[in-house]
Amino acid sequence: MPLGICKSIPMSNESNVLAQIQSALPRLSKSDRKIAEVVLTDPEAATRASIAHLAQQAGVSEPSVNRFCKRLGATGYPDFKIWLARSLVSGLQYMSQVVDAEDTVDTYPTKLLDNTINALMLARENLPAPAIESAVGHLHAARRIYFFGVGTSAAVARDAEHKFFRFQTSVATHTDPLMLRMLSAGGQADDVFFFISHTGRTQVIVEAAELAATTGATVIAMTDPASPLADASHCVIGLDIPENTEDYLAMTSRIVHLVVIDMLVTGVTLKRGAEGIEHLARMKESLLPTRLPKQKKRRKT
Amino acid sequence: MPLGICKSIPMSNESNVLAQIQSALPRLSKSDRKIAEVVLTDPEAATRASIAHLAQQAGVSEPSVNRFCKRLGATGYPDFKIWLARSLVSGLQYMSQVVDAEDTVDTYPTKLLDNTINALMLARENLPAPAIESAVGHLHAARRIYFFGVGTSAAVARDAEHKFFRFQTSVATHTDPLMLRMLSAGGQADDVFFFISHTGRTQVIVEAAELAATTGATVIAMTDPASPLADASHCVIGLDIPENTEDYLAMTSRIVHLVVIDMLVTGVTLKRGAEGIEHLARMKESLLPTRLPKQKKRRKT
DNA sequence: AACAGAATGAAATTTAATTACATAATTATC
DNA sequence: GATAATTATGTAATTAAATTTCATTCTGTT
Repeated sequence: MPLGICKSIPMSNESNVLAQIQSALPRLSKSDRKIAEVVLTDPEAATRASIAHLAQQAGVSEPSVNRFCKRLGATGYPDFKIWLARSLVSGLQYMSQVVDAEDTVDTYPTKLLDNTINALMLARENLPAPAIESAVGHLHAARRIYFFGVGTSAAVARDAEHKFFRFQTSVATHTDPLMLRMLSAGGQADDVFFFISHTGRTQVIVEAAELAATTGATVIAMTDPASPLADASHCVIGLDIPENTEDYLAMTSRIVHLVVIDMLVTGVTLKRGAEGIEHLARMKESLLPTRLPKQKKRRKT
Repeated sequence: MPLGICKSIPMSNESNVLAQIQSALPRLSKSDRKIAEVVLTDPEAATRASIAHLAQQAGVSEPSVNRFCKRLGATGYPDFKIWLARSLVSGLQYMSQVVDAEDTVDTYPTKLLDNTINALMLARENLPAPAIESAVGHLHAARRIYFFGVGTSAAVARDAEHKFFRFQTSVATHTDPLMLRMLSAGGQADDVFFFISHTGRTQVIVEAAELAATTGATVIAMTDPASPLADASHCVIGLDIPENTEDYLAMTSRIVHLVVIDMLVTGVTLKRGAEGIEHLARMKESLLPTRLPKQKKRRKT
């Protein structure tokens, strides 16, 4: 058997070099293995080292390191370092992090931000584009829109109301259970009832949705797709939001919900075309007198 | 004032270079900005380019690129590329993207998400930890808390109210300008007035803050640090939020604000210690009867 | 033991990045 | 509004780094 097994290390030219090296390790030649071990032991350091330094660390010559890189599919040593760096993701923690009693002001803000960013990245991967499109269609055609959410979702509903209010459509939000029932029961064909609930199992909301669905109005829900609320709705914007610990009340789901609201507003605006955009510009202008003039001052923190 | 504003771009030697560049963008010199734009537009490509290529792309000289890298804290161009590679997360667009009439349901949702994620990453880099700590201290010690915000920020205030309501502290939100004035004028030593405004130039809010500040109550503001509202406040949570186009009403700032609210809630909870956590658990339990039981159903989208 | 075949390293070469210096642009001060 | 000081930028020279070439050593096979 010829020795030449090491001629090339198969390499999906995407991502994780470290995993590739790891799996190729047993098949490597003596000096290649020495290099691999140095890299695996401290990849972070390897990204900063020069080829000379790494060669010395591994006890091999510089060309060996170069060849090693090429066998992995890189064009050369600097390119290899980039690959390495990319599989070493900085800062951002991808695991959902739980805040605990040991956390300080230097740690928990970052944890919360990371969790939120992760939730958004997840949403980015699993965007329910068809549902959004359909919801946009309904909202655009609606004569009247109700945004219903209670608890944390009340703020989301309020935000949606504020955004959609700027269109000519009549729009309302309520949190009072009785109002919800009454309004839902009185739904008409041109009405859209938009329910917001992370769990989709809040009784008041589910009941209202079921009521509204019997009236001929359109029922949209932004919620867990596997929930009673989803079952009661005509159009479900289902979002995969990682179980949010809720231990300390932080709710990443409402953030994702708000961004979805932005999407819906944007969608409707685009559907309304030029005149819609003009109308928004007028709205925006009308707010100018409520603001004090801009003036540069020194920063105060 | 000497010109030397660009001498160095402050850089937490951790993580996200792209966010750093983004936040430094307005403060950069002409050629630095050209380089920054090329890098932000296609960071992926930048990691593969040679200094000569990047310089040509940006229409500047090679030493300019080198200096740019050093100002960011890297030891040179190759080192900068490593940093860049490390802050590259799958697919994300780092340039703030504007939604236009050509966008479809396949493009604008991602744009909005990317803008939001970027805003959060930026906030992550420039966290005003001291301000957060101080705000947490005040909120913890407060006998009564008012969250004031109008327009988009009303939803944020509402959310904050909902979160802080779960503590024993008395908490209220209002949007009525007259209520704002009256309550602000009646501030007492143990009261905290918490104002939320992206611009910090909304008249009603600024006036209320100025009123509140004369009463001996503590005035906290979450706003642009270079604004009248910031000037009127005792404690400013200043956030670097990229100019939000606002063309289509999407407001990334409110998302960042909400996450900061999460931080404050978390901070106060931690400060309250074991008994605080217990109290929250009881609160959470009290909500259980309002929910329908969990049951697995098939997804509906 | 001798001969392939590959693996490795030394030296030369090439390429890329950096420094030093000169010039242009900018802003503050008079 | 002009001028001096400071900073920003580009050209050319230099240095550092990575790569290629080629000779040598090792490994396994006949």
